[in-house]
Amino acid sequence: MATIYEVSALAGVSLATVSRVMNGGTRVSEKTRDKVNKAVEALNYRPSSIARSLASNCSNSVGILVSELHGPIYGEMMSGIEKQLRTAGKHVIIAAGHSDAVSEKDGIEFLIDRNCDALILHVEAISDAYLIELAKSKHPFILINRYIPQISDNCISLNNRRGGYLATKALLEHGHRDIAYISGPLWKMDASDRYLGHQDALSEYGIICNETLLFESNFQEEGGNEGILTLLDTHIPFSAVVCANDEMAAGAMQAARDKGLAVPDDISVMGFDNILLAQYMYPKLSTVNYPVKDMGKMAASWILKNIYQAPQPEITHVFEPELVWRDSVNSL
Amino acid sequence: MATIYEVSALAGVSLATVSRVMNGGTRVSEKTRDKVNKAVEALNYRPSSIARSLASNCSNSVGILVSELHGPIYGEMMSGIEKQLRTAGKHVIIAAGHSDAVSEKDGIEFLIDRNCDALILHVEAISDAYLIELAKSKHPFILINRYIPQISDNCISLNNRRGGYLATKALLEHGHRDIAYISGPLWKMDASDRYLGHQDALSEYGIICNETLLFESNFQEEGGNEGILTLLDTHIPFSAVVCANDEMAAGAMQAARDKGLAVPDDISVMGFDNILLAQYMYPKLSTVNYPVKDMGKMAASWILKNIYQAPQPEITHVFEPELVWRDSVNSL
DNA sequence: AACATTAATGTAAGCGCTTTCATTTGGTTT
DNA sequence: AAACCAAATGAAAGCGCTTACATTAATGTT
Repeated sequence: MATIYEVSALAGVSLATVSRVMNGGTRVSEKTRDKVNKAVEALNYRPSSIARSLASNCSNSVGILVSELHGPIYGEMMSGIEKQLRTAGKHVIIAAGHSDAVSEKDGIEFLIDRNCDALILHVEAISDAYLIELAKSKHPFILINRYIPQISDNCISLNNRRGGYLATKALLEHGHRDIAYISGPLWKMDASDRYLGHQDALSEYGIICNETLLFESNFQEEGGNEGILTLLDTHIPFSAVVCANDEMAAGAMQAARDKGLAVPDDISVMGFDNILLAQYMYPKLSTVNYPVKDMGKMAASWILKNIYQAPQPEITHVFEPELVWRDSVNSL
Repeated sequence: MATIYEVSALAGVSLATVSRVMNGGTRVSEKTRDKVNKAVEALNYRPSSIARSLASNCSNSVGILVSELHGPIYGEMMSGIEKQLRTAGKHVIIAAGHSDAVSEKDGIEFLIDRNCDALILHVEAISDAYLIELAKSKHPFILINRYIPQISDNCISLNNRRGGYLATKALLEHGHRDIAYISGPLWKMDASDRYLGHQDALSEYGIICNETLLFESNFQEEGGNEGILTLLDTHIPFSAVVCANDEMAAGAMQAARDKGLAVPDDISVMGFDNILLAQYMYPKLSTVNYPVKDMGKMAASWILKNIYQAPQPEITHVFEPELVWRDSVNSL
């Protein structure tokens, strides 16, 4: 691999000049620029990003920490981020935090040690306090899908509460009154916010939220499965169930059917997230849209703007969910 | 951030000694090791991975190029890779290739420019020739889900042909004789291999493969949708359809139902990949298991073994698919 | 033509480590 | 106590760039 020395020698200019033309910026005469470019071409020279980082103290890399690398939501999110960042010539280092505090801290340290210029964090288990503290350090980061008032500028989040509200309200508008709820782990912000929204809608209709119709689950298909079974076992009647994400909704529908219940005739199901497969479930799932890809892009924009001083359009910090009406809910 | 100088000063030893204790390896007396560790502790020193990389010419990073960051398959794959690599202290830089030759080459160059020690490539559009050439360069890589005889040692692949065979054979064994096929883009190796397997099974049963019952699609739900519609329009009777992946199977089931056809009573559907959601479709999808996570792990192992000289268990280069029998196929 | 400005280029000092080779230390041997 | 040797440590030269500062060339002014 050719180095900048060889280029400078071949072009008959100094190191500094080569560096200048490689980095665009500063003034270099047309003539020398050409000479350098020819030499670069001839030697097939590619600057070493490592050496560049060391000298400039900027690694051009941003670290992403998500709970899992698989799963429809994280995939979309990373997809949005990577696209945005790569066109800007930045690269993306990823790590998984597995929704576990220790593992998440590990991941953050790992990424920081890797000299990331900034981090995009999707963390669930780590405390607000830790994050607030981190914000004081000189390691910039943006939080995705989480809102912490003290550092609101570092947050890009979905209005989950409103999403929960929308989901349940749609059910109520269609005549449902006995509505069960399969939640994600309630210690997770998004899960509890969504549930809060559910309660908002209920109380708007003067309905007292029945805690026994709540099943706290794990955001996974199998959890939806288990949820519906448990709920059914209580023998408390309900005509609809809202699931805090689409995967649990899939599990719930499956389990309901296994029990001989038809969806939506015997029981209506509402999801949340609007993952791609929601429209291919049977029946097609009514759900709440979570524009996660856009949020990923926005997080990337924030970094481009705040860390790399690239001009960017206005940053949106909180995104609004929207109801997506399909076939899994019927009218009473 | 403290540097190695400060540590060396505080501990009263030379740079080299600090470096030695940081890197474990070489002999340092207990006493000095302690002194150094104390200083490290006191200063909260973390070595700069950048400087380390520059000096040692090893970046401890491996680049991953997948077609898309979203999608159930890639997610599982990356998940397997990241887990394996991170426990070894390596980090993972990702890029997307979008199944497009130009974009894939871009991605490879991008990762190489980032000084990755090795690459894990899931590329579809790039030619064999290019990769064979690349193998001659000093940039090590492992190909995942692709087999090129000339560089077989760099390949970790699924026996797709056998998978296609298994899928269709299962249908044949259950009495189906008129079997439609919704394929992925046939220029993609995996798609054409799976189709070949389908033909293998057919000819084993003495059935002439009817080209009009083949629909070449895009591996996406919507493509399965379109596929079944087109196939139905031909008015050539068929009792079952095998889809070259589960997502298309979801689309196909959906579309069949929209046309008033019951699955599996009027039409049986077989998928491929065994994505997580396959078991939550309705009816539960019969499919062929693609152990993609294990393959990701294996790719990581290969790198750990071949690039970082870490001891690893035996490397498996070709993985075998397995039939997963569920409810979307009936017996004739 | 002499001088002041500004643009273009060069010099050299780092960036924070690793690593080779030389030197010192301390324990053994005779 | 002298001589020897292996183990421990240190000195210093890079790794391939960027960048502040110095120098030179080009242009404009009067």
